[in-house]
Amino acid sequence: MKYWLMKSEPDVYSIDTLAKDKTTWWEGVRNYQARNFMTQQMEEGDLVLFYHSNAEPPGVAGIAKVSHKAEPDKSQFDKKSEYYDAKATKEKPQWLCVQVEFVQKFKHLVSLAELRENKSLADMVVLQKGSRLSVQPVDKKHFDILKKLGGV
DNA sequence: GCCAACGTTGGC
DNA sequence: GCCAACGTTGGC
Repeated sequence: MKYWLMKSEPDVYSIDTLAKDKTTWWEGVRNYQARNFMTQQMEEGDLVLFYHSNAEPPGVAGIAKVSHKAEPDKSQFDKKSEYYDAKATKEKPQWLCVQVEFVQKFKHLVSLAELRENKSLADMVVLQKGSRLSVQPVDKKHFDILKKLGGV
């Protein structure tokens, strides 16, 4: 089993929305590196740190898990969607995404500032300078520390 | 709202 | 294939 961090803007889709929905397809990723993690490495059962970006404060809000392997992202075919991609066809989809399922919300949101304060987390991708990747791998040791910091 | 860092596009 | 211009991300 592997561990991941996935970013979402809570104004658009928050951990609370996922708690209500139970599951969601992670549509809208339009970055090849992020897509490749989803298509090539993510497996059902992998655990995900749900990260709130562009938030006050930004940070890890809870845990989700991969509940279905990557399938074509429907939003690429939807002309009305901001994620529409004219180059994509049903025969040759450009974008795929996994389905994730709510696991738990942290008792305490672990803010980006807290992550930076914790020296043992310094290697996390999300803390690297200029890191914008919205789907990224996480070490098990870092995942375990995050659970403790989150109070679960 | 600003802007640094990064990814993508397109001219050559 | 290089790289300047442009668009986006995301913290602050």
